[in-house]
Formats: sequence, structure tokens, C-alpha cells
Amino acid sequence: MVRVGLTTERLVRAGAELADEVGFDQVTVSALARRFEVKVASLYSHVKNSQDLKTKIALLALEELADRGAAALAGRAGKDALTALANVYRDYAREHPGRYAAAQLRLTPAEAAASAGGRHAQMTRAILRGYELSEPDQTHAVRLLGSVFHGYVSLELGGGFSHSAPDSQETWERILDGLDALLRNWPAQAAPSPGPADSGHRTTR
Amino acid sequence: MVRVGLTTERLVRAGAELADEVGFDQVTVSALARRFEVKVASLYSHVKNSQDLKTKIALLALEELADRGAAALAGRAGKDALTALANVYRDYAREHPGRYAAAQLRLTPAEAAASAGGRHAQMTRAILRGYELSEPDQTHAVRLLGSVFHGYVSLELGGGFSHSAPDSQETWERILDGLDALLRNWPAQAAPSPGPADSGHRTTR
DNA sequence: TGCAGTTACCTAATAGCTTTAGGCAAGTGA
DNA sequence: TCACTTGCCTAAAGCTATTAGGTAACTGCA
Repeated sequence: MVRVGLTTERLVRAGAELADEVGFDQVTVSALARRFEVKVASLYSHVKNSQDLKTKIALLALEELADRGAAALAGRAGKDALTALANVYRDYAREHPGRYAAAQLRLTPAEAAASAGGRHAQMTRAILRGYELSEPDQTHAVRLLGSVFHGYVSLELGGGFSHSAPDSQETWERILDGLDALLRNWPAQAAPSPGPADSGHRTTR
Repeated sequence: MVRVGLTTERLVRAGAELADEVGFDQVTVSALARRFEVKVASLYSHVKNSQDLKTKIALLALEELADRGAAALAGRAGKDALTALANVYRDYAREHPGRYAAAQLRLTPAEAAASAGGRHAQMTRAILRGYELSEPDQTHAVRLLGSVFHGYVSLELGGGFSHSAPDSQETWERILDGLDALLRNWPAQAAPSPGPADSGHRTTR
């Protein structure tokens, strides 16, 4: 019986690599055991179960992404910072599609609190220091940026923008131009007009 | 032996309901068989395999979503149309989270071509008729709107905006205001400035 | 150096999901 | 009523997940 030196750390890293190679949803305890040439049951000393493994990969991805973001933001402000952080997300998703998918895993409140999720929100807020937005608008803008980054990257990853002109890189740049323009000129709260559009929601939760 | 009258149609509908109840990734041939009180193998006469079932649910969701979009857009233009279509996506995702997740399934090119995907792009383009954008910018804007709608809805569905002020409905409205303002004032192509930001990509694909 | 204790990995077993092959009986049409 | 179609079934094999309990390889201490 040869000991290969399994640890939670190594399993999670290998799981992340596996995710990038075959897709996050193909990451399985069995596949990971095969990769280490070890029996499946052996992994259960290092990882509680399949869900636990996936969660740990998600936490790793969020951490890596936050580290890259912090590095990219250092010394930048305004549109320069906006572009840098946006590219961190996009580049990471392209380099590590499986990890990026993992980062989308829904976490329990406790896990979320212990994750790098907070750093991500802070980084986006930091970008907004370069634009003059007062408090509630700043939160709206954080959410808008998060939506655009995540939405664009995941649609692009899903192949939504391939096979059609203009190419995705160009759109990306123009969207960042657009976001920059919008943040510099964020519209004031509109007066509530009881128009015909059914834009309201009954359930507010 | 009682025949319950399985058909592909009924299976797909029931699968969609199941997805909304327990999550799209919990939709399994076995669970569906249980729901019809029928043995698992019986489903394989109506559905090729698990993947096929999921694809058909995705196609159903895309179709339903496109139908709702078309109904919402009828007779509206400009910001009114923008808001209406945006709310279709958000409301659908809240009412049918499983179906919405299904609509995100990655389709093969052949499946995508046969899907309602094209109608979605057309609807977004239709909205832009109310704004004066020339061709390449129109495509950029279509992609931006797609990204924001999808990004916001999926972050919100993942719980990203709960437990924090201001509430999600308010942000949603302010984001739509912002998009409207941006579309009315879409920035012209910036002159290429070789600045210090590493915003370019080597691989263009 | 040798032994005790820890622990890393194993075998075995149960259970669920997927998929295919082949069978029988419930409907359908002549 | 009889042949035919077909809807649902049994059976079986292969994969993943998970737990219980065993054994051999390390670790540290005398």
C-alpha cells in the first residue's frame, strides 16, 4: 500500500484543475480518486462529501479571483480601475472556466460569510471612488457592475457571442466605455410617474 | 398494468415543474418516473436519455420566455419596452427558477438554431429601435442588455442581493433608469489611446 | 532500534441514478 | 376476433456516493 499523501488542500487543488478540464459539474469524488490512483473511500477522510468538495473548490476560486482583483486594482483609479477589474473576471473565466463556474455555486450564509465574497464587493466599491456617487446610488452601481461582469462573462463562456460579428473583444471594450460614461453621468432618481408600463412588482421581498 | 399515458410532451412539462420545485440539477429520469408512478425504464420510450430530457426542458423554457417577451413588447417602445422586457426575464426567473436555470443550459449549435434563442435576440433588437444606435453599436447594446438582464437575475436568484439595503426592487429600477440613460447617450467610439491599462487581449478568437 | 499509537488508505456493502435488452399485455384496426 | 402495434414492465450492468470497519505504513518516544 503506497501512500500518495492526500490532503484536503491537494484534493481541492486537483478538483479545481479537474473542473477546468472537464467542467465543474463533472467534478466527482470518483473522478478525483482516479486522478490520484486511489480508492474512492480514501477521499472521505479529507473531504466530508461531494458537496463539501465542491464548496471548497468554490471558496478557492473566490479567493484566487479576489487576489487577482486586488493586484489589478493597486494603483489604478477611475476607468482604468474599472477596466482592470472587469478584465480580471473575464480573463479568469477564460483561463479557468471550471473554477469560474465553481465560484457561482450557491453558498450557505455561513459559507458565504467566510468566503472572499466580501472582498469582491469591496473592490467594486473601491472602483466607484473614482466616480461621484452618493450612498444608495453606490450600492446600485455595485450591483450593476456585478451583473454586467457576471452576465457578460457567463454568456460569452456559454458561446453566446461567438460566430457573430462584431467580435466579443470589441463589444467588451464598448460596454466598458458605456459603463464608464454611465457612472460619470448617473441619472438622478426619477420622479415617480404613474405611467402605463407595468414596471412595478407587487411582491417586494 | 395500467397505462398512464406518457408522452414526451407530458414528461417535459412535468420535468419543468419538477425543476421549479427542486432545482434543475435535481431533475432526474428517476424522479420523473416516481412522479408518474411508473418504472424508470418506461420513460426511455419517450425521451432519449437524461440529457435529452434536460435539453427539451430548456427549449420549453426558452419558448415560454420568448412568448412572454413578445406579449410584453407589443405596443411598447423606448424605455417602456425596455422595462417590460427586463421584467419578463426577472419575473419568469422568480416564478420559475428551475425553468430559468434550464434556459441557461448550453445547447449544441443545432439545438440552439432550433431554439427560441433567435427570438430573444430579435426582441432585444426591437427595443433598441426606440434609441438611435447605428449598426455595430446596436449589437454591442444587445449584448449589454443581455448581460445585465441575465447577470442581475441570476445574482438575485442566487441570493446575492438579499439581506442588504437598499432592496433589490429599488436597485432594479435604478439600473433600468441607468440603461435607458446610457442608450439615449451611447458614447462614440473612443480614439485608441495606448494608455497604461492592460485592457487588451492577445487571443481574440 | 524497536515498539505503541496514530493515521492513511483499503475492502466490503448499501443505495441511488442511467441505460439497454427483451417480454407481456393493453389498446387499435381490419 | 385476430394480428399488430406499442406502452409499460422485469432484469441486469455500470457508474457515483457514502459508511463501517480493517490493515499496513508512518511517527515518536524509550
